[in-house]
Formats: sequence, C-alpha cells, structure tokens
Amino acid sequence: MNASNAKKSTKTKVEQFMKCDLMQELDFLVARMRSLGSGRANLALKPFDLKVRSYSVLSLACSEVMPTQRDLAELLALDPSQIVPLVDGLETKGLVTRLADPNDRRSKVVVATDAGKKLYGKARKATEQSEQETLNALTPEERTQLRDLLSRVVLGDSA
Amino acid sequence: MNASNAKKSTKTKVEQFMKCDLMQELDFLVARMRSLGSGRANLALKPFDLKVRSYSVLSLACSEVMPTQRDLAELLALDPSQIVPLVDGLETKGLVTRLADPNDRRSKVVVATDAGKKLYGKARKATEQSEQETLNALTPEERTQLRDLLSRVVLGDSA
DNA sequence: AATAAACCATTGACTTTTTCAAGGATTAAA
DNA sequence: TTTAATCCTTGAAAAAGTCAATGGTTTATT
Repeated sequence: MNASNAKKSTKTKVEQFMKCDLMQELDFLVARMRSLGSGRANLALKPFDLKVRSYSVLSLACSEVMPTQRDLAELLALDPSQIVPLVDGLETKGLVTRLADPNDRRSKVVVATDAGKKLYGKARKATEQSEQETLNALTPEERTQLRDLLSRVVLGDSA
Repeated sequence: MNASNAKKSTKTKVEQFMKCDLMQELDFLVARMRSLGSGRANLALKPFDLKVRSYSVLSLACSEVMPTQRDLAELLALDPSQIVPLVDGLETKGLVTRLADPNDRRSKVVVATDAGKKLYGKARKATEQSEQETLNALTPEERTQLRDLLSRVVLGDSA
C-alpha cells in the first residue's frame, strides 16, 4: 500500500551508486527529481484531464495577477509559441479566457473562468497530496526548507 | 559579465508573481530549476560536445561501479531504449565502451575509456562552475543543504 | 532435464516536447 | 513619419519521451 516498497524484490541497485560523483551534482538530482515528481503529479492530475503544464497555467490564470502569455512563458521558462496550444486547450474546455490587455492591444491576458477556478480548487488538492508523497522522506520542516531554497534559487536572482 | 544582470532592462516582472500559489508548488519550482539549470549546464558542456544527459552517462561510466545500461536507465529515470543512442554517441567518440557483463551475458556494462576519463575531468569542472552560477543566490552552507535534501528525496526512498 | 517465464539490449513506430524562423498587428523610439 | 521593437501566432524541423515487439540469455517451474 505504501509507495516505499515498490520494487523490493529486485533489491534496489541504486544504493550501490551512492558513492558516485554524479549523485552530488545538482543537474542530475534536479533532473531525477523532476522526472519522478512530475510523473507522479501528472498521474494525480489525470482525473482532471490536466498535466503539470496546463495545471500551472490554470493556476496562474486563477491568480489576480492577470498574466499575459508572455508572462506565462517567462515564468514557466517556455518558448512563447508553447503557450499558445497550452492556452488553446484550456480555452476549449472553457477553463480560461483570453482577454484583451487594456494597456497593450498586442498582449492577451489569460484569466480563469468560474469553471476554471472550480476545477483548480480540486486539482490543487491532488497536486498537494502528490507533493506529500514525493517528499515523504523529509520532515515537514525540511519540506518547507526545500521549497524555500528552491524558490530563492529559481526566483530571486537578485544579489 | 556577470550572469545576474541578464535582463535588468525589462524590470523582471517575476516579482509581481511572488504571491501566486504556484510559486510554492514543488513541481513548478523543480521544473523551472531544471529548465534554467540544465540550460546553463548544457551551455557549459558545449565546448566538450556533451549535454547533461551524455555527461551523466560518462560520469557513471567513469565510476568503479560498472553500471549496466539498465542501471543507467533506472538512475537517470529514462526508458532503456533511450540509453542506447546515448551510449552509441559516446562510444562513437571513443569515450566509453560496451563490455560484456561477466555475470550476465544479457547485460552490457558501460565503462569509460582513457579518453573518456580525461574528458570527464575537464567537463566536470565546467559543470561545477555552472552549478555555482545557478546557485549564486545561496550561501555555501545552503548549497550543500539543498543538495542533501534533494539527494534524500530522490535517492533515499526508504522509510 | 526440459519447458516456461522473466529479463536485457535493441529496433521501430509513434506521440509529445523543444527549438527556430517568419508573419501580421501593435506599440515605442528616432 | 519612419524605424525599430514587442506580442501572439503559425509552421517546420529536431530532440525527447512512450510503447510494443524481438533475439539472445538467464531464472523458475515442472
């Protein structure tokens, strides 16, 4: 029932690699983290027909920040052209709407509909639980610690 | 010259999004971290004609652990079929060799050649510097702290 | 010992994601 | 007013991810 005894039969060979240099390298750790984490999160979001990507867009569309598509691209570290089909999908399902930016008619602001906000509420709970599972090796304090460190690395580029 | 003043002109709009729920979500943070980090690392590895992926394989091939291709797939969280072209590329350049596993003739052990070890030495310095740049918002203690937390999440699934 | 089942590396087909260049519409700068 | 820059969108091409099937090998079952 627990996620920890997934493959106990094959005697996880991972332990033998603990001493390798690579295990200390950030790129490796983060890549593996993303693979495992987003895999689990996508599974948790499947009932809502969402993935981490579309969920992220929906989440931002639910905020009061009124993000333009360019904002979304920068935040998610994606090419602007990748945002288009992402928003298209959500818009088709009636979860978000493209609004004309009053300040700049080139831009389009992506905002959530009522249905979008409603779905987001449920989906958020799913991702929260998925996150707990992913972090089950850490104490609650360590989890917030990890989030804070990541947040500073990824958002605060000030010096 | 420094990486911190990349886009100071456009007055990073990211700050306005700090209050959004998404900024606390692990999946988002890790995805962004990977995008930024591996982007920088790939750039640093370009002089050696390596990417984070091929570099990781090379690194493991340089260890004394004698990893099979299956081991590589599990560690890097990739499909076994993705390892094939990865090792092919390194083998073509004479950096690694496929050896018959003495214990199991189905498996192939991937080991680095002398040229491979030599290149790895240089490439490793490049990734280390790239890592420092990525983590420049953190103190040295916080950097090891972050690595430790990630390591436990990603490798130690015991409970 | 013989048969069946499981496993490894590889191939191939397929989908998804990423990366780029170019375009029309709009705004900012000269 | 002209020039340059920005935003969204499109489309093409490369890279990465997913999945099923195969030959050779090992393990488990009978």
